[in-house]
Amino acid sequence: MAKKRAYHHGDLRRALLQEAVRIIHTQGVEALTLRAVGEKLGVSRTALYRHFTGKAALLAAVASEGFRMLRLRLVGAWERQGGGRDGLDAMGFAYVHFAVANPSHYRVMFGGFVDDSVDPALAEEGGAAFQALVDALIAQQQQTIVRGDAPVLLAQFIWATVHGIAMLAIDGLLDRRQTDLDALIRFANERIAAGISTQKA
Amino acid sequence: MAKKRAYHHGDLRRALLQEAVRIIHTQGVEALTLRAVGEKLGVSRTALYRHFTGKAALLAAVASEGFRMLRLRLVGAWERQGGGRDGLDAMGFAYVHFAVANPSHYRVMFGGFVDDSVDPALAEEGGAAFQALVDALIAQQQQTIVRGDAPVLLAQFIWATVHGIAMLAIDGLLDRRQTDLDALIRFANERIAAGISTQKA
DNA sequence: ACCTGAACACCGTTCAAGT
DNA sequence: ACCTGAACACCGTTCAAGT
Repeated sequence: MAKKRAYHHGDLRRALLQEAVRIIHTQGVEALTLRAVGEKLGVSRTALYRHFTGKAALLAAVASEGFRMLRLRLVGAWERQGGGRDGLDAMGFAYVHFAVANPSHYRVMFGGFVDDSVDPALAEEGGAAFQALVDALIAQQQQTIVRGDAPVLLAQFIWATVHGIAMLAIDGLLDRRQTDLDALIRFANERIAAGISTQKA
Repeated sequence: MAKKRAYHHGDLRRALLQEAVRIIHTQGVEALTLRAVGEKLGVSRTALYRHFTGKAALLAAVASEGFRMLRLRLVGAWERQGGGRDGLDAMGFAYVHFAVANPSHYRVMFGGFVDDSVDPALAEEGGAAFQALVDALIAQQQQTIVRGDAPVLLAQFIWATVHGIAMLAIDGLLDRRQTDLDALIRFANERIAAGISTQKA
């Protein structure tokens, strides 16, 4: 014990980020104030400025962390199914389920809170998550299951669809009309597969 | 002249809403403060409380107005093409173009700013805009051009896709990767049509 | 009914000062 | 290097008061 610590934390930056994620998850973005974060960590509300340029940078770090988590879910879903058509379907479910399970966090990632320029890691993590989808589609094309369109174009089309479903679900614009969310995801998966397949089925 | 007016406006509510839309369009949501609106209209910053329950209600009215505008664009695009496959394609372009032309306004409509309960007109206008798409799809089904899936399910799938493209475009997550937005919309229109068509082409 | 002006409780950020 | 505490300029909202 009696650990020789500077003022309060060994890694205050990490603690600030974790606490921010926790507050956003449990109480939403509007509850995230520098005062609340500082108080919870037993630290001055201005201590954050030693590790982030401001609140915007903290939010960017939260978003970046979100893209990292999302990518892990996507890759995990793809590999668990051993790729293929089932792998793509699983990625669709994993994507929307992540968003619905972490609505406030997801909104920070896409809600216009963040400025791309404020954190270089953000663009990198976002790009890596997108790349997971591109890679999956390229693998499908090599097996001649999917049409030979530009992989990025294919990926953007699919990304937009799952992103749209996720956003509408979070905003509560689907439940209102007797919708089973999983049924919608399943339908979207089927119709997308039919639309980008090489088969004429 | 010498119009006998109460204090300042004949229709302050309408003026407040218009000014709010204007500020959001030109400077973004974060620039919308009750002080700014009041000052611009030559009215106290608390005058608004006579016509709205608070800032949230003002934003809900802005969102509601946005859905009304969007619906008019969608219906206009559909009718200008005389319906059919071209009509659906035109609706897709009209949808995304509206969002990209009014990014801040669009974000108010979908960014989680509004509480459905705060304004009954909001749910109504949002539902009406969605219904325009449902109606178009039903018309297509009657011509046996589109599969006989549940119209609402079909509409949610398509809505999610254009909504996703719109959001990603607004967030600047597409331009980054050498994308022509219209090319993406065109591609999405084609692949969706292929996915929901009765033809086996 | 409609609007004002002062007051209240918040917020992010700056900055001189402490260790 | 890291953190504090007071101060600053903002914000939405409340409320007694005016017409």
